[in-house]
Amino acid sequence: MPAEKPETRPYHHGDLRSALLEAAERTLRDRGTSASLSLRELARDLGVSHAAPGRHFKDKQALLNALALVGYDRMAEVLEAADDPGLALQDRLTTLARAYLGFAIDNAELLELMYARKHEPDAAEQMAAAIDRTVGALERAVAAAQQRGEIVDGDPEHLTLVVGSALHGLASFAVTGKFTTEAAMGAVPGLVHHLLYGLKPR
Amino acid sequence: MPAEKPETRPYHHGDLRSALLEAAERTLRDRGTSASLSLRELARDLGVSHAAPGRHFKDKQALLNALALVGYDRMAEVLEAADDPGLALQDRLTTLARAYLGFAIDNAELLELMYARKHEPDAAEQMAAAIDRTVGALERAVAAAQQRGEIVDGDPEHLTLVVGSALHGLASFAVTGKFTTEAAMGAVPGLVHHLLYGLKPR
DNA sequence: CAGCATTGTTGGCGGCGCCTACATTCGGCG
DNA sequence: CGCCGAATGTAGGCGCCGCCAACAATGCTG
Repeated sequence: MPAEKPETRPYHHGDLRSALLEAAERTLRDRGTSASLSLRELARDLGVSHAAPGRHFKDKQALLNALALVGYDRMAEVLEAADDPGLALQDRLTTLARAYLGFAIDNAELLELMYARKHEPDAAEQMAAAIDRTVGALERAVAAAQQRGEIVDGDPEHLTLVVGSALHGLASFAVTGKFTTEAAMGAVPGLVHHLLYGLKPR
Repeated sequence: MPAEKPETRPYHHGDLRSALLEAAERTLRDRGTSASLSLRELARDLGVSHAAPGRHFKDKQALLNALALVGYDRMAEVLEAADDPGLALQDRLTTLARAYLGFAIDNAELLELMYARKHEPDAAEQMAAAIDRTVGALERAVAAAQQRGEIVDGDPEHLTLVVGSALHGLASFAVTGKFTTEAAMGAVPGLVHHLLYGLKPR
């Protein structure tokens, strides 16, 4: 709980930018869609004037972009924390997949923002860098496996793409409500297995 | 079909509903985002009053839902037209994947609407049915391959999920601009190959 | 402590979604 | 054939929004 200022709220908020991002994320989670997110409402909630947010984000899209970057940061943290280089490939991938899927389900609205196809050229750079960081965990797992001979030869980037696509696709299905959380999570081990061993009979 | 009135526009438009959907799709394609789509502007473009669209779609979301259904219809057509049951599994999947990817790239904005996670319970039913139809092509290919022994045993639905996830994930990456169209298309054969033969060395 | 950049406020403009009341047209039924 | 209700379109308005400009309070630095 925030210790409430008893008397007069100070003219300057202190950290309005962070407060806006935080409130925006909360609202996004509740409402479910970024369209129904209003700068004026955020300002009202935080007790500042309706134009104050404009000092920190040049327009609404700028706030959404910043929010997406926050999402990428958090996702990278989750993946890096979950990754265990000591595990054998199958277990390592399963763990990573579970972590990604979990994050996707818990942050569906944020994810939609992160993958939104509408960032301006400047923001796009930051996004690309952020994406690379999140894909990094997967790439490392694939590269390590390749060195150990656990995995077929070939461009590691392409192999990562295969795994990444499958994961992202599953997460996308889960998030759009085609599955329950449990069903999606339950599908992970089988998915990883089929990725490793293929669909053709051996 | 409406023979165009040359002179005075008739009080009734004739087929405003279709005209709205068509104009909305065009605008969506140009603007790239459904947020910047305005019922009033559509009405203006079509030369009707700002409240006329309300007679055909109870609110903006209803129009977007209808647009998504149009998208599913068209996607199912594309997939069904592309599918060739005579092909061997690998070629058949590659063909289907190319068709899906092509549709996704050419209709990125529409796809975003189709997979949007915000349809009301009633619309959700129609969506689910539409999705089943589009996944149908994939399911048939997998089932046929299983009967011919070209594919490993197991729940065919789960196998379809593996292929579908990978495809959808790739399309998602392509659409969000992580690849050029050519790069994405070029990745398809390799993706299908890895799906069939797995990442573990044989 | 003076001056300037930063951050917040007030007010306003045009546009939007949605609602209601009213007008015109269409189509089915006596 | 003519009438009347249903369907469709119009006019106006309310409250919200994003964004902008002008002004006020504060913080920071020389």
